[in-house]
Amino acid sequence: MNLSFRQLQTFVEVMRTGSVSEAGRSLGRTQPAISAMITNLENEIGFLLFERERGRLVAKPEAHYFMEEAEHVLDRLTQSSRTLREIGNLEKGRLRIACNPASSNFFMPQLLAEFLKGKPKIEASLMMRSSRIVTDWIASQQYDIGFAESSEPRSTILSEDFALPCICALPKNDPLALKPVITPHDLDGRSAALLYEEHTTTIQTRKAFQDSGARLVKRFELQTFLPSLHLVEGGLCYTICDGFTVHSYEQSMGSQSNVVFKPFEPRITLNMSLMTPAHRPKSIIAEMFTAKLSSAASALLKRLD
Amino acid sequence: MNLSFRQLQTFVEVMRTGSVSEAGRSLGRTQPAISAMITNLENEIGFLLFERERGRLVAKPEAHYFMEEAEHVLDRLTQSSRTLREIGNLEKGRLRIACNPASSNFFMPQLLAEFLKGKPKIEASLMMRSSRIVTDWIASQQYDIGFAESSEPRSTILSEDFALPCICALPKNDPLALKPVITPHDLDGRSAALLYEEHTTTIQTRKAFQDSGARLVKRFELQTFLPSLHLVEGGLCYTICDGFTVHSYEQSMGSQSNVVFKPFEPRITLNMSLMTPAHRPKSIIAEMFTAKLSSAASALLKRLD
DNA sequence: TTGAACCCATAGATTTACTTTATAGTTTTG
DNA sequence: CAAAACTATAAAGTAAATCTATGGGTTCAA
Repeated sequence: MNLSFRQLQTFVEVMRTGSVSEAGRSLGRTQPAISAMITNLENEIGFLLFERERGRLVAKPEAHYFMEEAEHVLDRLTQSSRTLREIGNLEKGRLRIACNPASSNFFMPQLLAEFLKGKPKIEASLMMRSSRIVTDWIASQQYDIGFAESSEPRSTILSEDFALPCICALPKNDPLALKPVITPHDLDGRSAALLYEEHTTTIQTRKAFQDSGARLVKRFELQTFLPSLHLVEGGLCYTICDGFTVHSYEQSMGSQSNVVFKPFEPRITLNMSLMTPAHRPKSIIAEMFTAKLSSAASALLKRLD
Repeated sequence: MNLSFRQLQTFVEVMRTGSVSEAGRSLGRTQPAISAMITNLENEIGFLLFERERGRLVAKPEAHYFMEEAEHVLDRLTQSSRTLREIGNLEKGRLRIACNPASSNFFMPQLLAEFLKGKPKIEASLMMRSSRIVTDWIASQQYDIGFAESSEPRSTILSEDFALPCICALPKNDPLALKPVITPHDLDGRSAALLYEEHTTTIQTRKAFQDSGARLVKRFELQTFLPSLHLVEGGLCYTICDGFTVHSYEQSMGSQSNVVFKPFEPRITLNMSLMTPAHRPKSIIAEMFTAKLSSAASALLKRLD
């Protein structure tokens, strides 16, 4: 016995309408088509579902019994159809994103919020972790999308890289704020806020000062750049921070900020990677978000230049 | 979007086996057939379920999601198929039977037990009620099969009638037990056990005695004949009882009974009807049991003659 | 009671969906 | 590097479902 969707649908409609002709009209098929299909169904299952009384069909008790089951099956099927349609329309899905602290303040949540607007059925998670952990999570396929500082390339990770220039933050009333570009020489001997020594920005900054023979004075050491900007606000130091932190600060302070951002030469770059698991297909929703993230990162890159 | 079971089945098999070729082998179809059907499915739902990587199919996350749903649908469908097969094999169904007291002692329950042997999934109910109530229950379609004393024909009831002769029960050591046939004259003036006055057997018995000028002495009045046989056993009376009671008594006592049964002339008949609702199709199982009941009643009729 | 308007079933032609065979391009494997 | 996997596509064939046409039965109302 090999029931088909068509058979069930036809049977259910005949039961509902109570007649072959009416079912045909309702299903947009002709009466003989329905008649033949019911006859066929009966032959297949081996017993009659209807009695033919005075030219009409009368459902036997077995038909009522079968009706319940058929409706269940069809209900599940239409539900599946709807689910598929929702997936196709990007209305449904799951998105697991991990990002580093710098991008987690404003950049990623804003992007995600915008992406999820009008998609209430999408189940999204956004986790903030150190770049190393984010990278591990992508390699182990625990997350769909990772955005963090670049590390050594791995075969288990597909990544798109962005070299974001770091920007010098100064108090608004600082004389240097009038210069179009800041150099180590300009900052010679002034108090700086830096990240921990192992961080790429710290290493690059030290090298830049060393190369130009300027003195780097570390007055503050922090985990992330964002708090340092409040120190800059207070005129306590300058800092050379990443573009995400600039973005976050501008977003949170609006225009009444007491900090100005200036390009720094030589260039100190923060290499960010947009990572996805290499050996697993991406979901459609993940592909869409990856594209959006990629273009947002490019836009930020352009703006920082 | 119009999903078919074929598509679901094919998809599920591809997911399970992980390859188009293997799915084809497992389903007894060729590889191109599977390939085409998957492609078709993808076109229909509007997005890719698999990525084609290095000539292989790799399921996308959406495919895993869809897989669960598809399996659910298919499970329900196979369950429906099994249910239908069980119904067809008379292994499953519902049977609501109502019968009168006389047939409810042994006749009907034995018949039903025999019928249900090896059919554990059939849900059967057997109710004993007065013949009038049994008849009403059939007319109102509350029961599938009724077996009771005949009443006026009704358009709402289909019935098959059986005219069962009543049999005279006498103590084994009674001199009359040697006669092949008992008549009212034989029983003139002896103590009898009868049912209530309105019962057809009482009316017919009275008439028979009156017509032959014999005296009918009612010593016991009962609701049913079965207890009267114990009175006969004790030599307290005779009775002229229906065939079901004879059947019940013989079944319960075996051969060591102290009662003998003899034909009675003129014939006193109990009209029994096998009834089914007229305006509702019968279930297959009900049809089968009706047939069995009919032949059992005929057999009893033959045996009583 | 007769005709119109329903109903359902069947037959033959046609269309559609699916399958197979045949073939070619890849990738993996020994 | 050849053999043996794999998948995709095209063309041809097949099976299933459909339509049109038709006929027989029932119901209802004139």
